[in-house]
Parts: sequence; structure tokens; C-alpha cells
Amino acid sequence: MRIGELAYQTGLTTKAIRYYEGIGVIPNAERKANGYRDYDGSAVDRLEFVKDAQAAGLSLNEIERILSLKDQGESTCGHVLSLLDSHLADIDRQMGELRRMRARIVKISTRARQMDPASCTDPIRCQTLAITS
Amino acid sequence: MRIGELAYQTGLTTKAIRYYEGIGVIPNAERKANGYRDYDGSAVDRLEFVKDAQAAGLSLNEIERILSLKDQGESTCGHVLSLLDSHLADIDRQMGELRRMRARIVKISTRARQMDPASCTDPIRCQTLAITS
DNA sequence: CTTGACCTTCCACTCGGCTGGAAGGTTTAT
DNA sequence: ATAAACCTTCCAGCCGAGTGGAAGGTCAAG
Repeated sequence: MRIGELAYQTGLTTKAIRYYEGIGVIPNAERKANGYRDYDGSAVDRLEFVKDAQAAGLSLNEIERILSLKDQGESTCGHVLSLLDSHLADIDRQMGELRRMRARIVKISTRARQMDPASCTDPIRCQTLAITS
Repeated sequence: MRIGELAYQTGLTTKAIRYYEGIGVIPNAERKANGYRDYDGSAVDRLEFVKDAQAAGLSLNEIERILSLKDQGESTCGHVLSLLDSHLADIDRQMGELRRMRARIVKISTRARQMDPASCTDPIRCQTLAITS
């Protein structure tokens, strides 16, 4: 199958597929006599894996690591699972950050809304945002 | 005060301060006879405002909008508050995304751990990540 | 024979928030 | 006199995940 067909089947663009090949997420494609890339069904599987892994929040770099381990025959799902675990920790960290940011904004808003609006015409002087904790 | 002193007082780098000036977040600095930038105390206030607004998750672009309104004398804390509100919505959206991602990873992990490890040596075939919902 | 739909490569650009370095000018201390 | 510690400008590059376009090759249908 040619790259356009593969793109159609996976829902990716041909650009993205070539990009993945360029950065090593998928191996260099076989070529037909005319130079066109030639894929078989396993390419679809591999790209679906890439998509699922991306949807789980893994970067292309992490995905490449998983797949290169696999290509060396060394990978087990254990590797993937430990990567997912560390990703889970990362997500929790990000959520904590967002929660802190949210709390800060709520605090600022609440305080600002309680102020006398007449005395509050300059956002720097009225210190709307000036909360450090 | 020169830019190095301002950087020291605000905890920013001189590079960052010049960058902020370049993109209009802070106004063009006064210059001394030798061409050096010359700041007064209000620059510290303004940069502290920028830092606080950044810590609240606003982009430099949004901060610039707030400050340019303020510089035109049109800004009230009301503007800032409505910006913060829309930011709150944005944070909630991001948190929802992270929650969904987290749930997906937990689901994948749980399922994968229940599989027979012996039959699970290829992350593509064992479909560790193949969850679409 | 030409049109259109494919395919190829390569280079540039996007977003945001800076940082690094080169090449030069100024001030202060020794 | 000279070193160091400032300052100036401008240009380049980083991260990630691609997208856009140019210039050209290939193949099938009408």
C-alpha cells in the first residue's frame, strides 16, 4: 500500500507519517521500483499504536523508546507499564499545578470583588493580582 | 536604576526584561546619555505584576492586553477579573483533559496487568495501549 | 498528449518564552 | 593601562509536533 492509503486507513496525514519515519518512530519504509514508499498491514498496527500511545499522553520520544526496545526484541509490556506509571505521576503533578493555579485565581478574584470598585481603577495599584502565596 | 539592578530586584534575567520590552509587555525604557536603560521603582511594580499574572497562568499576550488597556487609562480591575474568569474556564478544561487521560492510562494499566505475562512480550500484539474509548 | 492525482525531497515556518553568543561600547577599580 | 563587569544590538536556536509550499517524478484515464 502507498502512503496515501496508509494515511487514509490510520487517519493521519502523509506529512505526519513521513515525519514519524524521519524521527525514527516508524522504520524506514520499503520502496517500490519507482521510489514510492510501500507499506503492509503491520504499518497500520504500528501507527495505531503510536496514536493510542499519544492519546495516553506519551510523547513521540517516549513512544520511540518503547518501539525501539520492541524492535530489538527486548520489550515486554512491563516496560510499557512502567512508562505509563511514570506518566501517571507526571499527570498528577500537572493536575496539582493546575489546582494550585486555580486556587490562586479564585483567591484573587474573591478578594478583588470584595474591594471598593471606585478605588480600583488601576490593576497595578489595586494589586488585583498581587498574591504571592 | 540599570537593567542589571532591575533584574536582581525582580528575580528576572536582563534578557527576559529586554524581551518583555521588545514584545511590548513593558514600555520602552528611558535611556541615559550613554544609551543604557534607566528604570525607576515603577518598573519593579510592573514586572512584579507580570510575574504574578504569569503565575496565575496568563500568557504574556494576555498580560500585554491588560497592561495596554491600563496604559490607555481604560482598564479597571473588571477587565482583569473577566480575563481571570475565562482563564478559570480554561484551567477547568485542561483539568478535564488530564482527568480523561489519567482514566485512560489507569484503564490500560489495569487491563494489562490482568493479562498473562507470558503471552505478552510484544507491546503491539498484546495491545497494551489499544484502547480507543 | 495532457490533465490530475498521486508520489518524492528539502527547507522554512508555526506557537511561546525565552536563552546564548557575537561584536562592540562604557564605567570602575587597580 | 588594562582588566572586569557592566551595558548595547542583532541574529540564532531551543522545545514538540507537525504543516506549508516549491520543484520535480510517475502513473492512469480520457
